[in-house]
Amino acid sequence: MSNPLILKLEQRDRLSADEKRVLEGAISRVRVVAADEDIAREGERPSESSLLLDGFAARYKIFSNGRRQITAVHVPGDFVDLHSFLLKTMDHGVLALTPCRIAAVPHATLEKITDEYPHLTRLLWLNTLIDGAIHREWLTVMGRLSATAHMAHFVCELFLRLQIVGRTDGDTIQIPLTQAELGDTLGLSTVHVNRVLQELRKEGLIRWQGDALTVLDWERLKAVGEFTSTYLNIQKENR
Amino acid sequence: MSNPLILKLEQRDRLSADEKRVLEGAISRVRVVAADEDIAREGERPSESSLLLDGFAARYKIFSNGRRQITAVHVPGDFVDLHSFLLKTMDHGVLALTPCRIAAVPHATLEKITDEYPHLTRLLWLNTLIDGAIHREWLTVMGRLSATAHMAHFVCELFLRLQIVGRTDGDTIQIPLTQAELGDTLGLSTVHVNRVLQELRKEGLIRWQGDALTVLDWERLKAVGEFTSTYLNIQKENR
DNA sequence: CTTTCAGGTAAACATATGTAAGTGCGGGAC
DNA sequence: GTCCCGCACTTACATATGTTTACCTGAAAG
Repeated sequence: MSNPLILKLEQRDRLSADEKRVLEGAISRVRVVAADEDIAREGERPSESSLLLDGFAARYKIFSNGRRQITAVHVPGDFVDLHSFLLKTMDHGVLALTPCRIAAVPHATLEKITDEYPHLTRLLWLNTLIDGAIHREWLTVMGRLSATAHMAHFVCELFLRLQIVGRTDGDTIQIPLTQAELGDTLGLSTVHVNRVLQELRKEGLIRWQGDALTVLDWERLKAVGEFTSTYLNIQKENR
Repeated sequence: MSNPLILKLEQRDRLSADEKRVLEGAISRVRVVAADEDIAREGERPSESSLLLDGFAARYKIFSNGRRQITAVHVPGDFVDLHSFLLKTMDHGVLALTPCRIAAVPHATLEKITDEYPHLTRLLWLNTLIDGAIHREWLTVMGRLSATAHMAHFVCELFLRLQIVGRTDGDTIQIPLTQAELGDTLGLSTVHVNRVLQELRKEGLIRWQGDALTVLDWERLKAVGEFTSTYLNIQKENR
């Protein structure tokens, strides 16, 4: 079974056999986290970073009044807290949305990689830069698009990101988010999430049954969400 | 005159004399960009990254309908497009909000640093990780706080970030943003920015005259904006 | 089987924020 | 000096989205 991180990186650059071996070897152990459990908690100082091998996870912050905002949704191949290697203290929590298989990569190993494998280091750095690019895109969409457009955009993005790591089934993907969690992701109320989904369905853009989301009209969905994929940096380059 | 990037990094870790020399030497040339000019444009593939030495800059994206969203406001010491070293193509523009002095750092030099100076590499990586942390914080604030709280939060953040690089004058900082630009930053209309500012002034939290913003009641401003500074990672650590 | 409960859906109503269209001031251009 | 013109500021009005409450369904639990 191929490592989804390697799959993800190979969309962006060439990896030498040696580098692949180092990546595979960086995994110290694999653990399973149940749905709705925390993978990491705000305030912690992890000594290893978590690579998501299977399942969905989300980064979130909770305000004093209990309101929650999800700042990232992660799919297999994503490092959910690679940044803790250098930021040291978690400034947000990470939650398993589904049961998750997680590989732990010790920070000591990452430090060794930065000492000895410059190109691989750049690719890990790249990984966090793509996270950042996604954050920026979310900011623009949240700030300037309607709720409906925002939802359409989110669906487009998740579809592409799952496609990269081979987790699509034709035009269908699994989105294991409740409407409440979707609200926390898009900054909307649950009720409004429901309204928006009805609208997208009525327009014949998507079908959503249980966890299974099917894109019925890709072109119009992209148009509604003003989606372009450049920010995902799905391009082979010498980095 | 001390380099604001070195000032910024030294709040987060120790820099050796050698590393400081490398950083100083990385600057190929300094240019001046007039206010309202682009420092970088969407779609470009820069061969060097821009370090802001003086002035204010903003990253922005423009939608087809002309609506603009600012995703980051940069102050001296910030690398406005360090990510272009690895992302290659700019997925957004960078705008000079005031006249800016900008140091160009060739990507070739950055590559050399990643090959030869692992610790310095980690600090540059850290720099982009802090950008990411700020993006996440903006996402939570934009998604879950009121416009007033959002504005208060923004003021708190900018104040601290300017303080780090020695650009505060007591309780006063320079914020060279028009209310329209503030709206583009916070995802609000110009009219509502005005309303919110009036409210913060009436509450005695801030004074804003021209470019000069004075924080009158730091504690209450932080409370209104639900601001805590952890995400800025202003802590010396071994990284 | 029944009970329970999470999650999707719905309607009625409340409100934060946006839109459109202006006024007025102050500083730069000439 | 006068004339612009960008920018802060206002008002009146429109609407997207939030809040509250409730109902319904299917699936898990007992």
